[in-house]
Amino acid sequence: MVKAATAGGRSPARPRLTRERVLRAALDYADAHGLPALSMHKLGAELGVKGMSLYGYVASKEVLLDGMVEVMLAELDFPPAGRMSWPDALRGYARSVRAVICRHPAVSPLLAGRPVVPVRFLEVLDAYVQAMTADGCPEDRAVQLLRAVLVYAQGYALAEVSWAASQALPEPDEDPLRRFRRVSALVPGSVPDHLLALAIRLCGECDMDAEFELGLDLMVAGSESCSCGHVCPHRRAGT
Amino acid sequence: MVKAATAGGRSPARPRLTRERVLRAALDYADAHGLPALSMHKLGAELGVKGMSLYGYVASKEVLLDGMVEVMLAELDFPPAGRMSWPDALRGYARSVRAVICRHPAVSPLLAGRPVVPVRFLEVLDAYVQAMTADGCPEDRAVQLLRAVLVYAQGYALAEVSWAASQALPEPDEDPLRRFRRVSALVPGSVPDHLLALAIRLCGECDMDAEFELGLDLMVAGSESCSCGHVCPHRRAGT
DNA sequence: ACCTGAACACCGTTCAAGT
DNA sequence: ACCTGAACACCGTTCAAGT
Repeated sequence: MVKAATAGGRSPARPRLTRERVLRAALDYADAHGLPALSMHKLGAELGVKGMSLYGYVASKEVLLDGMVEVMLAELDFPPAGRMSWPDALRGYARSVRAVICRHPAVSPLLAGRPVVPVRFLEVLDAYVQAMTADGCPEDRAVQLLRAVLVYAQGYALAEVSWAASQALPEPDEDPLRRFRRVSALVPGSVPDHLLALAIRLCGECDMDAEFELGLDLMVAGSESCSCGHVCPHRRAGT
Repeated sequence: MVKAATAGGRSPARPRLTRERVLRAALDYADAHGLPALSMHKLGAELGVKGMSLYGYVASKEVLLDGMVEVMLAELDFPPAGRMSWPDALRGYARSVRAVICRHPAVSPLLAGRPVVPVRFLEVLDAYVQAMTADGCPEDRAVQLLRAVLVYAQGYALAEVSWAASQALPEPDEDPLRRFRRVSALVPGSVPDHLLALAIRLCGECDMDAEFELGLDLMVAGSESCSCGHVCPHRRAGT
């Protein structure tokens, strides 16, 4: 609603239009109003411009959407400085992938079917590969494990975001009846009792943080024990 | 192009319009022409009808898209009859989730951000829960593991499909130079050599079948060893 | 150099009217 | 009961024209 902070004047110190600013604005707009609400016309208006002007910065809406994914993925954090065990590196990478996606729930569905690989993404991945090899993990193995964990974290975050959007996920202090009603709104009314109960157990009463860590623990434990099966997965601390 | 098998006559035995037929046609159309090409007008034409007629069967395009996901997920296979070990059940479930998604590459991106839970989906999940408990796995643990594996398989298939669409994945017999050119088309030209090499290792020379099984093996090995860490993950056969 | 008006084809959707 | 013509608001995109 509020268009300009300064009243009455001309352009309120509009900070110059650039490709980066257009992409940022698109990301913010989609996060705020939902992806379907994003149109070139409205994004133009948001930037104080007429909509077709945007074609000076992005070749098409398709390219705009790619750029939004690019900006989102470029928010990936580098691993913390200092040495870390390779299982901790795996965990750190997975957590930071999940965090970035969950920060942009409305935009995250674009990740599927839009294979954008920003430089920053590769830089971060490379830093994790190095962290793992520095701890003695062979490089090929590191890439393999990071790929598996990336895919898991991305899949998990996408499911999580879409469950959250449909209010499938539990709220802090919620009685069972309310939980029941939430989840039964998601499945057809004709569903038998035991399947409704299963749906509730699948997502209706699931602690997403804990279950994310559980799946991650499985993969880490599997990769610690797997090359020959002799290492107890609880050897290392985790978290 | 070909509209009617019978030439000249009136409506060529059009088999009655129903919600199911509309959804099927939408799925087929999107798989054939891509999701962006799907419009109510064109889908109507495909069905020998005028486009707005579809609103008698689906309330809106949004509902149509939900229905397409529903139809896709309803293709999930039940586990084979007979007993199986619970690790094999986990593997079977993951593989069949991946298979369904890979069968509909153009439609699969809809899975993200569209939390549809068809009855059939719950029935299949329930069947796997039962297969696992029949092999001695506690029921809560079964749900937990199946959820982790579901999310992994879905995330993997979505990544796979989008990499395939952008021709990031390797072809059968391909010389390294060609692989190099394929992948470098995906990343900005400014990317340094070692990051391009990393991108190639990430998806450009990755055997998706093998890497899927690898991630799955990690989770299975982790879940076999994890409750107390004493079981060798190679105790069971796999495949 | 950057923005806009006018215009285009196409889209989702409604509704009164046809058969 | 099922389909359609006509119409609407909105969308992506182009391009010649403005400043």
